[in-house]
Amino acid sequence: MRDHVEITRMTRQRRVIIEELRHLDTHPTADELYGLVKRRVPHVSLGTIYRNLDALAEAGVIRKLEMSGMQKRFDGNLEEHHHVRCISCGRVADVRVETDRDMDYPIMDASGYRITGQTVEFSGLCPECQKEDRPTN
Amino acid sequence: MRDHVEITRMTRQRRVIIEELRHLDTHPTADELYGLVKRRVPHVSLGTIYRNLDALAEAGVIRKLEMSGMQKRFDGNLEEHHHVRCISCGRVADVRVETDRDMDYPIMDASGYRITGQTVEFSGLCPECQKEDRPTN
DNA sequence: CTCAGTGCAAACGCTTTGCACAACT
DNA sequence: AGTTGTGCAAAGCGTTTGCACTGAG
Repeated sequence: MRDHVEITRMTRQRRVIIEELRHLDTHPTADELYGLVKRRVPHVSLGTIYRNLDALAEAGVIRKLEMSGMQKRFDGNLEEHHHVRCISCGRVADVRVETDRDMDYPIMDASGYRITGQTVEFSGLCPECQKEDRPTN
Repeated sequence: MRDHVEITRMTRQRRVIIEELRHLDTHPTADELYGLVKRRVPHVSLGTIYRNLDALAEAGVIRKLEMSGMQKRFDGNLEEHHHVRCISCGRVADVRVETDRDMDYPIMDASGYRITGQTVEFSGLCPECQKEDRPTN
């Protein structure tokens, strides 16, 4: 589970992508990141963003968040943590839960699956959307 | 949170979709269901499948599973339960966990989100893929 | 010098939608 | 009869990919 692929060359594009991601806690989507990287490397292409995000995620340098039924988001923070998604605007934030309790899920379920991992995804209303106080939308 | 939209007309397509879904525990994707429904309603279209699945999910008759980075799957079982996804073949099964513990997550997180829900998604190897014993794939 | 990485644009896979017609109620 | 639902095909959207070129090592 820790058999990461190596990153061989460090291109300008790649470095900038990593830097932008490290300086953000907003879990940007590929195209949001594209916008940011483009400011510093104007000729960059969206394909390059995607290719690098995949490579970096496989190398374990960043994390790919594949959340329910949404565009993928990327996280420069490698520490173990969960996420909340705003049900109104889609924004994603980190959740720090005191979770030793996360480990006491069954290793083998009745269904015969050998369970190897679990993700907890919270949903709720972000501070901004609470203000606008549209009850659910 | 229980403000379901009403289903007004019961067409043949709609009835067959519900029936197929109720008789399955395999959480089919829209196109798998399309294949099944087509056997009984040969002229059905994929667009109709999608439109009905959305309508039925909104009406609370079925559940839409929006799992991490995959095609959506649909579940005729409305009881509260979690799912395991096979990391090898993508198959999805139900998990019954004794979860009163699910409720004791924080209502309000430090990030300022008002947390209203949570989903736990397990990953693992299904029985079939354990046999083929490709360690991860 | 070499080959991994890039830009560009086209293709892809899943899902949604516009339109004219069909069929529940 | 009236209007919701349908089939079909086209469009949409995020993501991936083929190709010739570029640049890191």
